[in-house]
This record gives sequence, structure tokens and C-alpha cells, in this order.
Amino acid sequence: MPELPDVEAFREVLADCAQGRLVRRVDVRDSGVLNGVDAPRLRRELAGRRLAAPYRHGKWLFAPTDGPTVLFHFGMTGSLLCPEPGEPLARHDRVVLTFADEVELRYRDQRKLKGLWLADPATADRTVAEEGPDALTVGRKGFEAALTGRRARIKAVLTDQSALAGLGNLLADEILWRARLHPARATDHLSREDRDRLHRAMRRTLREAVRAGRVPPRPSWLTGHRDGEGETCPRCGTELSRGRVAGRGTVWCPHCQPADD
DNA sequence: GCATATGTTATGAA
DNA sequence: TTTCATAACATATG
Repeated sequence: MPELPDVEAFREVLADCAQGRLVRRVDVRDSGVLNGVDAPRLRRELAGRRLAAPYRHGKWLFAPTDGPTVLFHFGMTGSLLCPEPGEPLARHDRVVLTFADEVELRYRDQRKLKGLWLADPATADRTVAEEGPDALTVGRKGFEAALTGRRARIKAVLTDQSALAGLGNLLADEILWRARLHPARATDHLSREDRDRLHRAMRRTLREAVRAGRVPPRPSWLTGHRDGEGETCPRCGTELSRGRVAGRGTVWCPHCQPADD
């Protein structure tokens, strides 16, 4: 599930649920989601700490405390929730933080492809530095720099976190559809106007998706037509094409997004 | 059993 | 050097 808009929603969960509170208990129910830290050390290092303001870069979520910083990456199936008191534990609730007033924060994850890290603030900064600029806030110049020198197919570049941070498979398809660019177009063959359209489409798509807390599968969006046979383009009615681009399942409109380069 | 799935990463080939 | 496909990770669903 998680791409930038989802992670942004998890940041809000963290801010509402945990910011300013003291950690009372750390319950690691499946240490398979811990990276570079074991359950006893996580417990030791977090117990008694106070959560500061969380921040996000790309698909990474950072939860600084008055000690170490907790890093979250949600992989394909992770989520963060602040359940009502008494909400029974779900099968995939892997880590539960309980705060001083019994408020709970749960990291839930079916597939355990990623998970939690514990880092000092400098290491957290290094994680950010390894990525491209955040897709939600990058301006036209930063976007230009992210594409410059890249010859890969545009979808591969958009989803390459070291070029631009935050876009995943659904968002890349949605943005390219809005910008009327075929996902397999060579990045270095795009015109300035193509890149302008692409940046504008990215901004609009991200703003709306962040507002929705996800990439919304609305009928007016491409994402609303990914599943099922014979789906048609919500803009022109042409039957959508499906294939594999940059190793991922890809949907595009053969009429709105011509392949020629 | 097979294919698919919104994540990243290592590997070997082109 | 860059890019690509592929497999792998762990699990669920159709």
C-alpha cells in the first residue's frame, strides 16, 4: 500500500497519537520487523523517552525522541495506527508502543518486507541524504536536476528513490497518465514541455493524494481502473493497455500516452 | 500449483 | 558506466 501519501498519513497518525508522550512499554510481538536492533535493546532505548515531532522523506518516516530516532519503512503492506483503547490485537500487529496514558501506537505489517530501525539522529540524516528530493516538495528546478543525466525509461526514474523520493508504482502510472507520457519513454528524450507537464501532473496528483491519505481509486483517476479486464481510459474511453515496465505491472492509455519517442 | 500484489535490493547480463 | 530483468525477501489472495 504505502507510497508517499500513505506515509504522510502515517506521519499524521504519529503526530496525533505519539508526539509529546512518554513511552511506557515496547511490545515486540514479531522481531522479524526489526532491523539492526533486537527487541531488548529497542525496549531499553525507547522506554521513558519522549516522542518529538515526526517527519517524512519519501517513503521513510522518522520518529525522533529525546534520545534515538525510530525509522519506519512500510514496504508494501506496513501501516501505523492509533487504535481505540481496548481494540484487540490483530494478527499482523508486530510492534506496539504504549504511552504513559495507555495510548497505543501499532506497527502493523503483513509481509514484513521492511519495518523499524533505531538510529541516532545523524544516521537518520544520512538515510535522507541517500535519496533524491522529496517528490511532494520538490520545485521545478529540483525536478529538472532529478531527471538530468538519466537515460532510463521515465517510469523507472520516477520510481527510483535515489532520483526522486516518494513515488511508487501506482503514483508513477497515475502521474504519467495525467501528463500524457508513455511510461517507457526515454527520460533524456523528453522535451522541456514534457518535463513541465510531468512536474505539474506530479504536484497535482500528490496534493490530492495526500489530502486523501492514499492514491485514491476514484473513477476519474487511472488508479480507479487498474483492476479488471477491459477497463477504459476515464479521459478518452480507449481500452487501457497493461504490461511490465521497470519490472512492475503498468497500466497506461495507448491513445493518450503514445509510445513514440 | 500458478500468478499477482502499492516495497527495496543484490546480481549478472546487455 | 548505466540500465535492465530477475530473483529474493514473507505472506495473502484469486
